[in-house]
Amino acid sequence: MAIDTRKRILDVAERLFGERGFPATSLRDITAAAGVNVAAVSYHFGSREALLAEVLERRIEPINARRLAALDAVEARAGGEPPALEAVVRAFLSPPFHMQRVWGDEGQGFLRLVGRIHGETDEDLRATFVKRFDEVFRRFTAALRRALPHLDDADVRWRMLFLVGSMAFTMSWGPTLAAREPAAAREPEDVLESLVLYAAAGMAAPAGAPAAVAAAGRR
Amino acid sequence: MAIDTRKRILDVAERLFGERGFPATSLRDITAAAGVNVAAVSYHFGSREALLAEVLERRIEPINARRLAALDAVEARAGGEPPALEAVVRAFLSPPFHMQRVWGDEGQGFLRLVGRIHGETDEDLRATFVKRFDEVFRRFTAALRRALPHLDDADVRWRMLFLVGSMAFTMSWGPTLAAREPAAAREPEDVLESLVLYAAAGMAAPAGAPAAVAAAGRR
DNA sequence: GTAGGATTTAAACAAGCGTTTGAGCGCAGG
DNA sequence: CCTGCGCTCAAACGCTTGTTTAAATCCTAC
Repeated sequence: MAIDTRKRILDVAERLFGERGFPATSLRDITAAAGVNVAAVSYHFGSREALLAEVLERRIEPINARRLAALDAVEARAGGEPPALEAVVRAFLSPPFHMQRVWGDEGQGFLRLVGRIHGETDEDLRATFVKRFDEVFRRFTAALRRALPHLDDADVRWRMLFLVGSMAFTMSWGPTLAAREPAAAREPEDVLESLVLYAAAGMAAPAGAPAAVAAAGRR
Repeated sequence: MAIDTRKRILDVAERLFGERGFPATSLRDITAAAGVNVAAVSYHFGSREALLAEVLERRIEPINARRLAALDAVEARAGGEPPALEAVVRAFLSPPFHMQRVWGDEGQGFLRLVGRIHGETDEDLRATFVKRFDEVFRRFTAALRRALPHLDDADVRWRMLFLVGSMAFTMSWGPTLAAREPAAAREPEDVLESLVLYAAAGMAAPAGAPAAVAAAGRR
């Protein structure tokens, strides 16, 4: 048997890590579902952690490459001027949704996995993950600062946290929402549009002078 | 020794579950850190799952009660009219930040735990968790629908997903951001203000007629 | 058609898991 | 003083974990 053991393990691991989370998925879960021997993971990948790294690598690389290319295009189009906010937001959010469509059923579980990984706070695991986004974050933070001159650096960073949170949460819980409330189910493209509009509007919100806003807000 | 074993276990479990996640935190991690015997958990709580449930219960109940009270106030103030969007958003987001301040160092780890739990997709664990938010979600969804007459039901639900994602992610990663970039560190109240402004603006964004918006692309 | 490296296999490994056990502790009420 | 109860303890339970072993099998290249 075993047309391609390596690929089979990768596919199953991607799905199960996405469904149950990394810490809760054992090697035996994976190898049993893939119909291969437990030792095959050590043989082909070295360790369970290395398997996760390869699962992530395979999908994240194309996504981030697309993000950077899209941002390049946006900035080129803007000439020397600050880039359009919505275009920057779209350059960041669009690639994962686009790749999901490209990959079809195969990559279905992946976005859930990425969503879940964002929630992991194990330090080693996080380091493995965050490293792959360093350049992307730097480039997009800079672009957003130029597109949002009314915000200071701290504002932009916190709002990026908000944006990434929306995205990760949508990836992780979107399928659950769609399954539980079929009336609310949406095409990935429509979810993306919705998210882009939401995030761009949130990003563009006025900066809050803390004391003033607190006083005005709640009564 | 052991002034109050029960409370000691609860406090340590809250912190460790928040730092490492539930699946990755063993009973022996907890009891060792608390300086108590492993068997104490079975004795006082029955099981590891039951311990988690009690950790959550202790903090979530007051938060959700406060959310509902705040929403009551907002709706009362609005009379029969649709409530003000920002006020509804604030009624939802404010209580966790407020309780964090009230609890001081004690509840420090809790918001991180809640943030993490939002990311869990283990079905049993999720059921344990989601059940406590049923009423809160129903009430706030209804209020938001009235405050956002230009959106249909599916729109509101997806945007609530975005909002909760921002909140959960902020709770989970906020401390990390603050630690890694001290210049961006903020008081919890200021983070809340920032998040309220962001989320209210996002919620108020125009509904996107899918095709039209895609065509408009870069405005 | 056979030699030899690549791959798969069942079995075993030590370590860690959540939970249970039963003896022993300290301290109240009689 | 002693009984009884709430609590803690070290030890052991059976089970699962990630990884390693060494033999068996496959497949290519000669």
